[in-house]
Amino acid sequence: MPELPEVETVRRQLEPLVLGRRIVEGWGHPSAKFSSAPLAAGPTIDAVGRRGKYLVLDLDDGRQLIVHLGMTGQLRMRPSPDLDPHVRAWWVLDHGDVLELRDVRRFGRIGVVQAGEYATLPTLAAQGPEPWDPSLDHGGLWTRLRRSRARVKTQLLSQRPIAGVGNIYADEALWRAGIHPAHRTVTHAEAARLLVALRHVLEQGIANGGTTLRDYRTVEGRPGRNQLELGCYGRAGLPCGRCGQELRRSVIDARGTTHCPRCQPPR
DNA sequence: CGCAGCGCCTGAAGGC
DNA sequence: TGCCTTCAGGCGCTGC
Repeated sequence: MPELPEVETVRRQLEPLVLGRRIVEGWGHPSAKFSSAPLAAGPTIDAVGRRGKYLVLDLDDGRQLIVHLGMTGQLRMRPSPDLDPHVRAWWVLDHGDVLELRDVRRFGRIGVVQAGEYATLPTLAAQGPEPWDPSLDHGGLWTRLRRSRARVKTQLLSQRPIAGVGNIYADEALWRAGIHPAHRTVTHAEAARLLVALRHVLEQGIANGGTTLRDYRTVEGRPGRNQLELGCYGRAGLPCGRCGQELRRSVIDARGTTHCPRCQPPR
């Protein structure tokens, strides 16, 4: 499931392949999530950016091509279109290469919008700062978390306190910070530990080229390596690497969750 | 306005 | 072996 580190890995690999290239033609699956892909045809790609889990390609006509990878989305470059039935959109670039979005479960999404106008992508519009935003400190994270009484893990997954965190990195960060995922409030000290932990696990994820549990692939078609470094997510029944207690699986607001009962005690 | 609940999707895994 | 059921989950939408 592509979260910030996976999308950033894709962004870095995609940038040299598409920057300065003109989009000649496009096609999108008829579903509303992908059907706007052809609207991106015409302009040249000015910049390859990212906000949270959203890939943002600036076009030189003042618009942006937004790609969200959902659960199973993969971007790749091909010398020509292929017959893979799971390709949901493609764009022919001016040298003839094809940028393809493959997305088995169709949880991904494409938008072609005027730059910065994200009314059709409400989560993008409402999401919090990038994790490394220099104006974000632990007091700011504490304030943002205090705006809602939802469980801290659910808040992180909402993208509103901070952008780009999904199920894997939420479990990892809460584990490292020693915060029970079902808590509805955090102390200033906990917010400080959580911000450090979030930055750490996201940086580590990027350094390892993302986490591949099943579907995620880089633009080069390779899996990431961060799954080898996870300390908590997906490790229920195994001993906690910090205290030895058996990690426990539960369901929090319909999301599978792993935590350590000793390092992350309930209040 | 906040938020819980639901639907979207399909392959994998488990039960029988 | 094969059929059926269940599960996974980010996000948009609806309705309270």
